[in-house]
Amino acid sequence: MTAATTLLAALEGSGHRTTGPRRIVAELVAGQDGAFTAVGLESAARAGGVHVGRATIFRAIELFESLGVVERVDLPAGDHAYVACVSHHHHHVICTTCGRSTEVEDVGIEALARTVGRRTGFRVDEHRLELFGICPDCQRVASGT
Amino acid sequence: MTAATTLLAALEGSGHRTTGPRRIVAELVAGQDGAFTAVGLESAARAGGVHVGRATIFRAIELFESLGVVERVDLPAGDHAYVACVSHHHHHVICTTCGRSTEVEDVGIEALARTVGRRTGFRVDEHRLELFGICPDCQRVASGT
DNA sequence: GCGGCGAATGATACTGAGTCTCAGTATCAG
DNA sequence: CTGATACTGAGACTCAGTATCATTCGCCGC
Ligand SMILES: [Zn+2]
Ligand SMILES: [Zn+2]
Ligand SMILES: [Zn+2]
Ligand SMILES: [Zn+2]
Repeated sequence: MTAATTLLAALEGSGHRTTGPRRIVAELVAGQDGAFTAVGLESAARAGGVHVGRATIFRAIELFESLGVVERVDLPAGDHAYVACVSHHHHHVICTTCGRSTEVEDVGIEALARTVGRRTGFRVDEHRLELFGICPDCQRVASGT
Repeated sequence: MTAATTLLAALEGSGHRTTGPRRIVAELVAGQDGAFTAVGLESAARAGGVHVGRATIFRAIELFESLGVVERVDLPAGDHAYVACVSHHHHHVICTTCGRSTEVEDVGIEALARTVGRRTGFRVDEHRLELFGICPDCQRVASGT
């Protein structure tokens, strides 16, 4: 999980204004403990008693994404979700039960992408790898206590 | 590209009825030459002068997907697209310019997924790899005829 | 501290993908 | 052929996401 301060620091360091609503969104994101959706943040805000306009939430997420501190992932069910994360290249393992996610440093996909490029003639310039499974905690719960 | 007959064969072989609308959708899918969206099929139908209800198109795609002859891919832009494809495990390289897609036989991700599982403690039981780039044809066009 | 400017906000209206319903239709086993 | 039932589609509906625009607010320079 990324701390709210990390998100806000990214804001400041890029010439964007640090505003109240953005602070709130950053806090919500930081409190998410895993993958989250825009709509999820919206209700988290409502549940927390704070109010931020829907448009603002979407804009803030988009901004954080453009700064590389939040990344979009598409859940198997089709939802557009996001995870807060470090900005260098890496991938995620996401728990299909609780949504918690863990970062995975590059495990050799670059090479693999090059292989595919060579094999197909495509100029591969983007790739997405998402791994889904059950996290240790949820495994423990599933196996009885 | 998968032939319409392949899709229909999958239907028949699974106890589902072979109906007119499904035949049309199968044909539309077969004529797509790459990744396509439900909405895209809808307009393709309109353009072709045939009519199939929106709901039916969505249901047919869903069905084909459950039969493993169509697979969902999430485009970088966020659209939910699909590709017709063989049902054994493999991945896709998709052209970001024209949408054409090519199948890629497994290039070692299974092993990679196992590595990640070992490293993170997750029980990884699903993964999605999508490669995006420019296909040979579009590269040629881009580089000035 | 204060003023001003442009960035940011949010109420609200809107768009459009995808779903649901249900009465009517078509498939196919027997 | 015929009945059981799987399938269809018009259209209403949901709801994530976007567009608009008057208002507000952060920030920089004084
Ligand atoms: Zn990350
Ligand atoms: Zn979990
Ligand atoms: Zn395929
Ligand atoms: Zn292309």
